[in-house]
Amino acid sequence: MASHTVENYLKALFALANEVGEVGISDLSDHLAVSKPSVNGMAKALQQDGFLKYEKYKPLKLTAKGKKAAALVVRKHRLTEMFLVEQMGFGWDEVHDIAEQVEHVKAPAFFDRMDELVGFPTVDPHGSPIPDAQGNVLEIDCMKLSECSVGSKVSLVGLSQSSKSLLTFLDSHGIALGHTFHVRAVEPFDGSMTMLHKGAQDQTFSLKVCERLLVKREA
Amino acid sequence: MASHTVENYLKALFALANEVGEVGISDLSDHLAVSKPSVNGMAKALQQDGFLKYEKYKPLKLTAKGKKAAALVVRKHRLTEMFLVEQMGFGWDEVHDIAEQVEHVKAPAFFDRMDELVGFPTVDPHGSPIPDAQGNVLEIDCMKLSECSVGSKVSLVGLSQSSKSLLTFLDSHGIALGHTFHVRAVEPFDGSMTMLHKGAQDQTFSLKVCERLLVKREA
DNA sequence: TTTAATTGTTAGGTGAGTCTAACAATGTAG
DNA sequence: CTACATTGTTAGACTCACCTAACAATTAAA
Ligand SMILES: [Mn+2]
Ligand SMILES: [Mn+2]
Ligand SMILES: [Mn+2]
Ligand SMILES: [Mn+2]
Repeated sequence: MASHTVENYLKALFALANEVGEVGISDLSDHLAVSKPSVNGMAKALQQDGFLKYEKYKPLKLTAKGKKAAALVVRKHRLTEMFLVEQMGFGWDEVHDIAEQVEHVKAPAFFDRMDELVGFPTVDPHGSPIPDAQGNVLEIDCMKLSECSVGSKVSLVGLSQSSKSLLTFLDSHGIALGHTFHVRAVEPFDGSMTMLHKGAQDQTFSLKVCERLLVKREA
Repeated sequence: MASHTVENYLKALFALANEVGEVGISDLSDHLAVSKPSVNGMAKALQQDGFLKYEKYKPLKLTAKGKKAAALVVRKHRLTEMFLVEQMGFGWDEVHDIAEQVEHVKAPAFFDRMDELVGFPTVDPHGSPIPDAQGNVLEIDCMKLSECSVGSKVSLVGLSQSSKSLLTFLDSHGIALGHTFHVRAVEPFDGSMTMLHKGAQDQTFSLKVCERLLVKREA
């Protein structure tokens, strides 16, 4: 079994690949807050174990084995988050740090039971997809709210890089997954957008915020 | 915060002290399946951190700080076991190994929530007391069933050294915590005992079993 | 296209936690 | 009281994961 540390590297590799395509030593170094030589060394070790394809000065690429292993850690992480919210009453802004630790527990039955108790969910509390038990990830079709034009009617399905500060910001504005937005105006100067939220009241958000809200066109 | 490893040493020290009084390097070595030199080294390290009083060739003794730290790990372990049984539907014979890992999660809120959800229990699924948040352990008053004489009417309140095999043995004989036993006969030859179980049917158990059943005299 | 910034690599070391082999102290039995 | 068995200690080494300092390669800017 992969160590705690290796699992975290795999998860980071997996997440970065889905965010920025090419993953370099420095990206991982930043993401994990670990020095570049450490990452370099680990890259060689992961290659040795067949999780990674590594060539000097070239971007890091997970192998099929690496992708599957990573997806299974992500699965444990997201199932845990779901369980913490649905069964234990935590807020969506409180669960990530706990899941970051619980994801390393080696006890398949534990996660299977969570899965069952929360009704075999396909997305976590932040709208991110939960890989299945074979490590397959279902891509959810969505776009950034910032890419929507005036007049679009959309609903919030997920977040890109959900951070605690984003989550509490959304909480304080009464925004949650599933809510609908009707784009009323886009400010050409700074890209801030004004939307009719839940068919009730107008709210204006900066481009920074709108870039991180993933939405789906309403039927 | 104490590492995963240190927490396991503390817990072992604590458990052994309550079982055999004097704890030597070899006891720990056996209990943790780690070589004696390793234990010796760790003993020095724990002393350095004030968890242990260590003098060459003398028995190991937890300090007040060590006892408290150990009790808090035991607390996390037993709350987890309780949660796994009560909220997640696991059997009492399935929870120890999972709890052995979950107990190392650093997230007080996680365990506080478990505590709340299972109604602030004072004993775990095997009848062992759950230390409070300050690390105080409540001694439960009980005796070994093997020490009871013919005619005693008792109820099962706990187990000494509950192992998976003991738990499944008890399961297969329909025995659970709280059940009552009426001692009918004690075989002088091998110490096996015949009891009326739950006022229903007679069962005979070996001394080995009866030594591990902790009971309380019925009112 | 030469220069500068970024990115990646090597070399050399540290600390935690483990091991084995060898030896010393302690306790028990004859 | 000596002999043997048990228990504890030291020395030396290993792996994993990390670090800093120095240097090399690549990429971007001037
Ligand atoms: Mn998360
Ligand atoms: Mn993690
Ligand atoms: Mn247990
Ligand atoms: Mn443990």
